[in-house]
Amino acid sequence: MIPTQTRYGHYARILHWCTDQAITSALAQMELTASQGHIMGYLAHRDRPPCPRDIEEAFRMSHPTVSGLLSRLEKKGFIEFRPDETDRRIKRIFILPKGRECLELMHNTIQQTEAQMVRDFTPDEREQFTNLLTRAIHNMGHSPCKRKHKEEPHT
Amino acid sequence: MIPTQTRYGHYARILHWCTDQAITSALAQMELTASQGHIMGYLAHRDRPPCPRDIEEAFRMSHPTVSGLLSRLEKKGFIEFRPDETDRRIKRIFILPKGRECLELMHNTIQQTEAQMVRDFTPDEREQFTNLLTRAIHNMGHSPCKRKHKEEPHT
DNA sequence: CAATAATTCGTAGCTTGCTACCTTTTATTT
DNA sequence: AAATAAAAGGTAGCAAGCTACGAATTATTG
Repeated sequence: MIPTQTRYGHYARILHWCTDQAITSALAQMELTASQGHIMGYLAHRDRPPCPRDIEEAFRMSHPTVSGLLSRLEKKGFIEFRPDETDRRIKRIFILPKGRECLELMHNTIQQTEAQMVRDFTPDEREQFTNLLTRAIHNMGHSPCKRKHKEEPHT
Repeated sequence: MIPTQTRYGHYARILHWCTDQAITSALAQMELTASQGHIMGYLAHRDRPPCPRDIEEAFRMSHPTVSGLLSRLEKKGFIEFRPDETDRRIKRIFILPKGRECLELMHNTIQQTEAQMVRDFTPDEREQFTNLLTRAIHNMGHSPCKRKHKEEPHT
């Protein structure tokens, strides 16, 4: 039998889809999509306001994708941009009050979704799951950071 | 520390992204995208020409998504549609000669990509990986088939 | 210091995914 | 048989991902 799809790749796709659906429906009340919610969460846990480039690396997304997400967040009043003091190429991203409101919901939603996904896993299995996933990603030669710049990796 | 992303969900996203990239670059010579390639593979291993609805279920995609993919494949001469003999709602999908040409490349690419992903896994680990992925998907309440129609599930 | 590199970000244009709403055809119910 | 429900598919319009190209700014190098 000729395989017509990837096996693990297909599972990964479905699993991400499930996660995305769960988060999407939970965040709908905030007028936020799952992708936008993840960005808000990322912004919240940074001590220094990040720039679009930081998000590209953290989420492994192209810069036009990030640009689109941020401009939609800006238009909806969740964030605003201010130019960097010393480097005029850089836009710093600041969370506005409306943006703060979604963070707790985001946190709870993520906790619930992740817990549901591995609800019948033993602690060993959870650890093994993380282990196998990260090794698989590593095997695909995924080296996210090409930047010489200073930037701690996103966990 | 407030989690700002899903853990497993994020890994699933990255892993799917890696797979997709690998297949995309391999199929570029055929003027095929990864999604289109998967559809061609699916079509090839069906004995009876399927209809768009079958693809929706096999890939868990909405019907407008499938419709767009198929119309692009048709426009490029990989497939053609013919109306079903007995049910005029249904369009049957037929592979054209140009479509046959991509199947071997598709097969090889999938084999290579999957092998690379788990290249340092022991047989036990590979089995465990599949086990954990499918259980996680099941835990998310993913029940693909809602149709009363006769249709064997896609593996 | 001047020329070149690299970095950051913008825009255009595409594919792929979705929801919502519509039409046509077939199946079911009354 | 007529009315209703269900199924298949179309289209519009959006979000989110990509590549390719360009502009402005900063860093590096000759």
